[in-house]
Amino acid sequence: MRPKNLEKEASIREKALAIISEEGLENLSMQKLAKAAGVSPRTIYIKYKDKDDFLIKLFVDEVLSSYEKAVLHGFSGSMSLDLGIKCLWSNTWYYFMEHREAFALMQYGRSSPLLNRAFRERNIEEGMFFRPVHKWVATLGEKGVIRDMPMPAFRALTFAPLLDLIQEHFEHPAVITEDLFRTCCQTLIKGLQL
Amino acid sequence: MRPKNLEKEASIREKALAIISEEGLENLSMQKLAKAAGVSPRTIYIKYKDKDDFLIKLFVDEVLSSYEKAVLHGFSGSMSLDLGIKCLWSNTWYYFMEHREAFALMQYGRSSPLLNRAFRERNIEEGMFFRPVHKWVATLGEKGVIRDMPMPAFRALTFAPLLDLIQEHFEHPAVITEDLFRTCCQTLIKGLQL
DNA sequence: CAAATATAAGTAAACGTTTATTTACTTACA
DNA sequence: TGTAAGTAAATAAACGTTTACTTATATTTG
Repeated sequence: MRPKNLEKEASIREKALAIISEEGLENLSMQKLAKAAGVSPRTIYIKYKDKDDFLIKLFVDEVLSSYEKAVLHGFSGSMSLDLGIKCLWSNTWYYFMEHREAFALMQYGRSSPLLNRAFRERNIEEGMFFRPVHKWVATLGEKGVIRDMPMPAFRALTFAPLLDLIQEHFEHPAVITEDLFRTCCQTLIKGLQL
Repeated sequence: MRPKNLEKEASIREKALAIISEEGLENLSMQKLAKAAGVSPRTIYIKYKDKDDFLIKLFVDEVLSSYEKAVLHGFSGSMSLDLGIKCLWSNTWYYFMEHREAFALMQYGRSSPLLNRAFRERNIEEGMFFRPVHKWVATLGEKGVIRDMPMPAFRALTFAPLLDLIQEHFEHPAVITEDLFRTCCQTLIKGLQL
């Protein structure tokens, strides 16, 4: 039996992220992708049932999982508010500095119904990768360090500006410097603190 | 000369927003739109050069302009930080509560390269609709009420969590209540204040 | 230990469908 | 009656996916 060429599989994923990053998800076609990756269209269908299956797996396995793993690096539920937020923010920042191609697809996770559904289903089924953060937020609430609030609200306050800053940094690196990024992080922490 | 039927034009725009809201931008086709609006495909091309032209004008004229007008309702550059942020936040909240169909396309403005480009060009060409806010932020910075920061950073801190909360509200109205929304607004204000 | 074989990986070209857009024609009113 | 608004149907190109075939190698056989 002919063994599968892992380089080709990787090339398909990489080129897909590149096309989405440069031309947008709406301009990614299977034929264009196959050409860019240097494979026949059929090769993509060996591993993936159809285009939706491919996009969902690219989004979940390649972008979400990878990011979620990175964001919790060094994070502990016993951290102070200050340290915890700084940890989550800088992990996110450095992750996307090194995985810029993943960022565009990450952002489509908000708008595209296909990816948004995948994101929500995953959050339920996987028992939520962010559980450590969830517990941490609950503990900080009980201790009176921050206000008690549901996770979606915490996520909106904490991660929405973070992702926006990263997007702005990619478009105007001179405006959104790492220094400014840190200042914004301080601003957030100050607001959360009771 | 036969006069143009304004109801048809309105129907095209409304149905487009509805399809984008329910099925996503990637599932909006000109033929599907024409059918939904009860017109011939050709009718859309009377007013719009092509699909891109239609989407950009829908985004800019129907969603962005309309939102930008609403968000500044009652806003004044002489407001305190507290009053100003509350004004911007509640204007945004109520606008999207009454224009839910516009929200999905607004979010695509972040990810879709076509719309993102339109957004940025507009911000430059139109001399920025948000100029009052821009001036207000600068003044607050000079007065030492908030830290001096470039507009993109202020926008990320102020509007990104706001839009995220609204999206969450649409998906889980019981979790993100108007009350929680106000609490989050207070959190933001506290953070910004020096 | 090499040659033969089985089989999944992979390709080029094609499939039918859908796409954006246009053509050729009709309609309604200033 | 002139003219732009509007329609139904057609266009070519692009789409996702499949068909019919070839290739490479792990395993089996002589």
